[in-house]
Amino acid sequence: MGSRPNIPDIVIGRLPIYLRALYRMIQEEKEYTSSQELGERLGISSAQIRKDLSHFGEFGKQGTGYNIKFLHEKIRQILQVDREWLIAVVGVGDLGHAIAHYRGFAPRGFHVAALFDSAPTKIGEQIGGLTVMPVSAMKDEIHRQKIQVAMLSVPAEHAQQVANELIGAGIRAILNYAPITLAVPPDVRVQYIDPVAHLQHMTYYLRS
Amino acid sequence: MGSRPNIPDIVIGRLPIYLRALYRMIQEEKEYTSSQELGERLGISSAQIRKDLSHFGEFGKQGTGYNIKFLHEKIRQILQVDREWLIAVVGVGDLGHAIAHYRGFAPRGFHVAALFDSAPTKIGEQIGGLTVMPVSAMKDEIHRQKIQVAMLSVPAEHAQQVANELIGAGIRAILNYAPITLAVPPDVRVQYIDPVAHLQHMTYYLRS
DNA sequence: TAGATTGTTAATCGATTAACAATC
DNA sequence: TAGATTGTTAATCGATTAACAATC
Repeated sequence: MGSRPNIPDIVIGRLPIYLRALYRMIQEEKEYTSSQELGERLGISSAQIRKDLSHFGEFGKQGTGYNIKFLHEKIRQILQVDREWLIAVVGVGDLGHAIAHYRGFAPRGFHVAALFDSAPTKIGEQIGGLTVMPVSAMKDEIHRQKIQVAMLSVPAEHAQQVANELIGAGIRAILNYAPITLAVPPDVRVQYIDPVAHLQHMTYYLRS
Repeated sequence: MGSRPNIPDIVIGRLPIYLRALYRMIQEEKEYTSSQELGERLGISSAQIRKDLSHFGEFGKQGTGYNIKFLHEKIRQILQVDREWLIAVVGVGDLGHAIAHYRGFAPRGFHVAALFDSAPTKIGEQIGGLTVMPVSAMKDEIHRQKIQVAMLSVPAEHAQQVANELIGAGIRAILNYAPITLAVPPDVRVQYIDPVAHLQHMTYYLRS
């Protein structure tokens, strides 16, 4: 694949936001939009949107703006979400159950393909059409299915250990739900989901 | 309350990360840490940690660093999470169920105090000790319990509408799980949780 | 054509980092 | 005391924005 050097990570992080808004516009059956309109919806300046997109090519037309479906497809290609990714979920407690049942992944190109847990009571359980497998089978199963992405929903105490095993199994992208920062090699991407951190961020401002 | 002018939002956003790491250190029964050690754990420079903290006061000692419990407590105070916040959850589909059942909120100071949905089949349902109430009762209940924070887990199509009602009921902090950017007045804080956006951010880098 | 909006350059703004005196 | 580490200043780096020629 042609490498794309040098594009700031913060720009990459905004592309999914653009994608989300464009998807909404498709649902609204709009055909064209402008950097200004998109910016207003997202609370982002129009200049920033144009600058961000300019890293990847020229997708608009002076005077008329952007064809929504076209731009949507282009951003999908850039992010590589114009195809399906297989996902392993490790840890099927409350949270893992919810992830396994969540219907929002599939329509956006992510397919939960395997569930793992270490507790003997959980192994063999059927969740959303999948059978929970032991963590000891993780490496083989990840290779067998060619799974490339993992979601980590084990308790914080075990997260680093499990992350190490995932990385050993070839995983290079981890969505971590455990409230702990993971130490990983530089070629492994980690994103964090910690609702409590977001809540704490907001309570700071709740002063009268 | 004394207003704290001028502190960059990006700094506020890092405080929960520091809190998380300090909490882990408390569990590990460490007593002191340094900006360097903390930075190494978090992948952040020591200078940034010291700079961030310096916005709020002087919490360390030259030569010895920071008393972990003390700094933890100070950051809790700054973020106002040294007390309990009541939370309303709107939308009890898959996701709302998971939120209502999730045990990770309470130990970190957030208490799910009310559940709302608009579907007649859901109203009256018992989830995690709470009874699902109709959205029409939202305003009264939020006032009655003095709830200040809401989590939004309704479908994207309804999210803006429900957000408007929450704001009308006096809510000024919304954790939005719907994959849509909300339009809100400037005195209302919104944070977003969109796992798919995080996944899409990572797949960009999965090129060989 | 006139109006609108792009892509891009240069200026501005703000965040991060390096360095160090102060001091535990 | 010697060594370590803070809090802070100034320098650097990078991201955002304003402005505009190009052009649909």
